[in-house]
Amino acid sequence: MYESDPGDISRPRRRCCQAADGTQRQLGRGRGALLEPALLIALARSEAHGYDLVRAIEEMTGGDVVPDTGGLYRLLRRLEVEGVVTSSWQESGAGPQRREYRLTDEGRALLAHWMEHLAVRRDALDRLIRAGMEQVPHA
Amino acid sequence: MYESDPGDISRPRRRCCQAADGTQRQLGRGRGALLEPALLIALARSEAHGYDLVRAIEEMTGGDVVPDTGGLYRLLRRLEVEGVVTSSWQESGAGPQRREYRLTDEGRALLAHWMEHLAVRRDALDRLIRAGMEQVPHA
DNA sequence: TCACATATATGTCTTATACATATAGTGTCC
DNA sequence: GGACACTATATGTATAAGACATATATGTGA
Repeated sequence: MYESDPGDISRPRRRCCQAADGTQRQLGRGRGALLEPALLIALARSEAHGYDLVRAIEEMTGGDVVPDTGGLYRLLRRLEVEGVVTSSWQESGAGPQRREYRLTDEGRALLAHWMEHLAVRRDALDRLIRAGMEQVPHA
Repeated sequence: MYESDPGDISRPRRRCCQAADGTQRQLGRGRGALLEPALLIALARSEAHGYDLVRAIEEMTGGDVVPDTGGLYRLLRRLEVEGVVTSSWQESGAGPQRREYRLTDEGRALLAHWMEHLAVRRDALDRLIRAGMEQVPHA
């Protein structure tokens, strides 16, 4: 499947525009595809646990992206398997246990790649909106 | 499922933010979700057949959205079932048969609704990009 | 004790998308 | 005339991202 460099034992570095099997994704991966980059940006600011990330992402997007908690935790597990984040249980006494996530170097590289894609997507979206405005009686 | 107005015999008007069964969609429906609005915008300009739409959408988005032809034709059929577009075979002699699509009034209303959502999505995307730029060493 | 917030997690269904493939007509180049 | 490319529409199928429901446990305040 992968024509990996023989000197490179590690998995090929995943890109946001391709799935695990190497298949291409159009404008970044998946649907609105704002959840993964939003999560990476939030984690780049500071390590956090899942429940915090939900609110950080809401705040960052002006309330427009409200992550499904189930999906968020699943995403975090997947990102950990992929080496994008690491996690550890916090020892702190009070309240339910928390798993704290940290971005790895690979995670930062993935975020940088995401940013390029988000810029492309914004350009496409801008062009589309401009084209649409010509057709719709302006509100 | 639907608490439809007894005086309203027609299907409830579909919105881009909800699926056929009324379940909500986050930022417009489905994934990058640029295909449906791009298609509606292209059809608002002028009636067209599917193959033309592929290129119109590519051109409109600066080449960033390259529709899958299979998906495009399926989308057109679905939109026709929903009353968003109508179609008719063209009688013209030369070449393979073409099915020409036209936007209905309901289609124009759907497009107007889409435009609001695209604006919201652009705002969310802008906020996200700004937040991300603070974390990523600018290229 | 009951409700509520915090915190993590699984189950499951739907559906857009990505890719492959099938079909048929038309033109052209050798 | 056969190979090939382009136009044009369409189906088959696998994947993975949501969207929603639900389960669990801990702590707090009424």
